[in-house]
Amino acid sequence: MSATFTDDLTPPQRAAAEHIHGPLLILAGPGSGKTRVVTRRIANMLAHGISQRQILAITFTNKAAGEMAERVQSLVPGTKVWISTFHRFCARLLRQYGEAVGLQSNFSILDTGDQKQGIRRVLSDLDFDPLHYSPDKVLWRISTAKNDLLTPERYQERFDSSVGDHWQAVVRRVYPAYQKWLLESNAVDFDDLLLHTANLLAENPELRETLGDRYRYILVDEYQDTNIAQYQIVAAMAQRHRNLCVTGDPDQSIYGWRGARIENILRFERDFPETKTIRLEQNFRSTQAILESADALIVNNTQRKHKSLLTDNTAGEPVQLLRFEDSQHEAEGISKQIRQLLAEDGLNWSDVAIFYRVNSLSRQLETTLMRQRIPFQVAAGVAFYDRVEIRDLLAYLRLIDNPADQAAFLRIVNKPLRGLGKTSQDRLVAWAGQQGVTLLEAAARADKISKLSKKAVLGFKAFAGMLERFSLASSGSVADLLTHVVDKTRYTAAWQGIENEQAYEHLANVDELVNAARQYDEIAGSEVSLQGFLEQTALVSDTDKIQDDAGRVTLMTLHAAKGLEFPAVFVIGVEDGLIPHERSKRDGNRKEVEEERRLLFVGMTRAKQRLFLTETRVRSLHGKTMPTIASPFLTELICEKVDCGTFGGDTLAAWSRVMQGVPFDEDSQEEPDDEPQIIESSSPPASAQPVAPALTTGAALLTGAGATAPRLPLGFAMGQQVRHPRYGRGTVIEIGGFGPRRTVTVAFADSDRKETFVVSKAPLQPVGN
DNA sequence: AATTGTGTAGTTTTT
DNA sequence: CTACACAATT
Repeated sequence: MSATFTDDLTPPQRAAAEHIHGPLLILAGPGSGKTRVVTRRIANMLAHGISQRQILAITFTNKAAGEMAERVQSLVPGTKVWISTFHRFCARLLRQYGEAVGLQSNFSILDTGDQKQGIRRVLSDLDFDPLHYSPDKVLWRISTAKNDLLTPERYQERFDSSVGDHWQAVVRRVYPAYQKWLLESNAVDFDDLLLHTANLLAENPELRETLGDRYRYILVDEYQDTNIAQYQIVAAMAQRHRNLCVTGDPDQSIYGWRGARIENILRFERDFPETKTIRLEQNFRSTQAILESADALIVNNTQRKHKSLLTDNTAGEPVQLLRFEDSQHEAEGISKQIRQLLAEDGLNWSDVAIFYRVNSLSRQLETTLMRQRIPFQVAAGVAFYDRVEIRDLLAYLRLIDNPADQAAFLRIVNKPLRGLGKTSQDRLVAWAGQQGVTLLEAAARADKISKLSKKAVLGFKAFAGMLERFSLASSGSVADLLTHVVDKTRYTAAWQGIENEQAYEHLANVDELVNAARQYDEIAGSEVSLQGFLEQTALVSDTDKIQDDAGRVTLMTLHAAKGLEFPAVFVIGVEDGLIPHERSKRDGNRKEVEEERRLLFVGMTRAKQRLFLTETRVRSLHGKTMPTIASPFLTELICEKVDCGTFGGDTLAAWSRVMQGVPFDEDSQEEPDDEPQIIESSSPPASAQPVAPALTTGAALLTGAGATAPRLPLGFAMGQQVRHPRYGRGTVIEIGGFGPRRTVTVAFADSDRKETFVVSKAPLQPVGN
């Protein structure tokens, strides 16, 4: 019976899947079928009569958790093994047991924006100049400390006994105050979820045993990315029954900068000496050419145990290094290459991915891909839950759920405007501090605060009363509550009936949040709770939203690419200073450069059939164009160099002329303006229909539902309906100029005005189409 | 009190 | 270049 789950595995895979009791370390190289092994192993355990309730699987991303759950489901229908991310698992635990660390069960999970707000407050309370001590940097230090399991007390101890820089002196004072602020707010930040849980387990032997007994079989994915806190949590729970299985690959450790410790692998073997170690080295994903190239790169890491990358796959095409003049040509060249892959290799849009080291590289790419009408999705952009309206409304919900939430209170007390300005707010905060009450309580009793203006007193009281009524209304449907909040606060009033792009967006965002809430209501069913919804929103990320088969090319950072695979991969900007990144090379820091090498390795090993790296001769960053230096990694890996510079740019130039009215970028001005425009009669392949890039929203990812698609700046034609952010809708009544100086004249509907724009400069968007 | 302008700083960021 | 925080306005 169990054999059915492990029959078709290779011997090492099978050995891993059939190992049930005792600690197990699976070292799984890229493309070695790790997820397959892990899910089979769970199925096999179930087949051996282990109760699903005793199994706990922990991943780092929601996506990985979802995928794993789905695959276990399909192997053993009807199972409910708890597969969760570290943070979600800890959140659940803290809701139940958090009292011991000073948390009430309705604690809020703060996003980075709120954290910054809190730090700002603390800094000013302690009379630190936030100009000299940027909240970001302080927060970073605190986060690092938390990842290393240093509580404020331990941090101070350590500081006392070491030399330390002056940052430590600052953090030493700020960290405890920040932590106090958090607890007063009944709130945690992301790192706290782990830190509190680890402390709870460390200080509470009974809890350790309870959980150890409940989760007798624990599985941790991407183990090389665990930090000290995560290690301690897992080790504490597995201490008793010792059925801990971890999977990882030291070569894919790319989160060292976030506190991840590869050493946790060595430590695992030390703490669990009876560990069985299994290596999965056969690669089922990539061609030989890709693997050889990636291997040639990674062997340059000195801090590394030798590991082979083997495959029975075909030799495949050589890895190509495409070299361009600048990023414009790079983007165009990639577009062209993608079309070729579609035409000649029979690939689809969704088979192609483009990776880059820094998000800022995606912008130019996006613009060009749009012009070239290549459908794409970006795993980043403006995150849905980062938008102001969303965060405002979520703050309302958070304050309803957790009246102690200071960040939420301050964010919304004057939104929409209620005439409760900074001065009044500061007085309220001071008074609440003296009285030891929450800001909301202080607002309710504003008449007791001496220095407040009459207007402010009334405003605060009205606000508190409104929140009071919201709390009463907050049972059942989250969507209904949210609608109620929007309604009563008149949050959208300022945008209603205003015809401009921004107002339109704001309203759409609000609608989308309501949708997300409604979908949450449906999924949660009788389990529905405001807290559940808030937790969901706090713990989802941008990368969760990328769809596997969206019919679009996928753009993302190298970090986000981990765990994915694509038939064709482009890694752009393989240049010194980008990969390896400038910051990693400071002080000759070998360790960080090795992490950069692993990052490129991860990117390369995502590719199944075709792998392209690109570099340019000049690159613009921070508004400055600089000649580039080749990445030292390029001399290590094996590739074929292909020059596609401006000189060889005949075909590139042709491509940019394909679309009528598509403006040239100024960079490509070598195209004479007076040259007649070539209008290709042959339209792009059928599959090249201008599919809008789906900037899938966070709302959609909550449910996996469809995407909203913004309008594309396609070519403009006479009579074309367009929208301008300031002037609104209009009609193109004239087209003039060529190349970079292409202009359109638009007659606007609302204002009787006609304006002429240089197409390449104006924020005009086509409507309808 | 809210809008407008000016300065600064800018990897990666599973959660 | 561009986003964002803070200062200087009316």
